[in-house]
Amino acid sequence: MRIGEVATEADVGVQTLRYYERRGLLAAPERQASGQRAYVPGVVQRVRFIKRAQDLGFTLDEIASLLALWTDSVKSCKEVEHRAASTLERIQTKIDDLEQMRDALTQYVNACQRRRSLDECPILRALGGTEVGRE
Amino acid sequence: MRIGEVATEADVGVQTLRYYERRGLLAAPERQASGQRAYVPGVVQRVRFIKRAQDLGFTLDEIASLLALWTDSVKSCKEVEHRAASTLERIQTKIDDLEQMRDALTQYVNACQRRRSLDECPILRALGGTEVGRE
DNA sequence: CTTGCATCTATACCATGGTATAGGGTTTAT
DNA sequence: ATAAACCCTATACCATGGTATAGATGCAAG
Repeated sequence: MRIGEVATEADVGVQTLRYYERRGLLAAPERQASGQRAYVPGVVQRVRFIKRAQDLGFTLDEIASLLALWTDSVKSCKEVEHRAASTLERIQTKIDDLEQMRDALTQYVNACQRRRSLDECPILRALGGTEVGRE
Repeated sequence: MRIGEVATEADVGVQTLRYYERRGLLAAPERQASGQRAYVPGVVQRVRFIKRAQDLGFTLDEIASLLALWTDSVKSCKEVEHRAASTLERIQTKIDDLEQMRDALTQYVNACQRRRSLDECPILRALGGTEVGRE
């Protein structure tokens, strides 16, 4: 696949693909004799993953090291386990926060429909935290 | 509360608070005769919410309009419901994606522990998508 | 064989979300 | 009453994650 095709399939710009290559998120693909990049189709999936992970609040550096878990996966099992553990924790925290946010928002809409008091914001109550703990 | 106290409590810099005010995420607080900002304690909760929402991949603009749901909440109920609906959808998509990511990562660690083949990346399979659909 | 679109490198520019600095006034403990 | 620590505005700078441009080459259709 040529770069334009990959870009279309993954719904990003061609510049973005070259940028990801520079940043180490995508391996440098084979080149044709002319110098043009010749991608394997699997790269589309990888780029789509990167975009989704970004939308979930992960930085490109975090995504790079997450992908590196199996890209350079001749690591020891202990090492894999260790590096995955902290990511799993972050993921679970995000899920918990989003669920609280969802529930609070749902509750707010319901309260609105029942014409109840809307003085206090349920989302702030849910996610704003009150004390220092939890970090 | 003065700005430094709010900053400490909410774990951000004082510059950040003034920046949020300029961006419309925080209402301009009362001022003392000297011109110094005098915050009500509730602002700490609000700032903490902003930081969490950011970590979940929401931009400041998105967070501002989410908070505006009840800050300027003399809206009609239909309007609130409508504006909340698309956010709820986004939240649910994020939760689903994170759960897939978590499960894939867990599975990967397990496979590693059982010394099974690690050729294929379970996260890419889970979140990379395969066809164009879903957007 | 040439017209037009895609690709190449390199560099410049942009938006977002801050962070730092300059130059000044305020508050508080000693 | 004065130094340390805080606050003010305004402006400049920074990192991240791209996006655009210039100038040259490659490729496919008529």
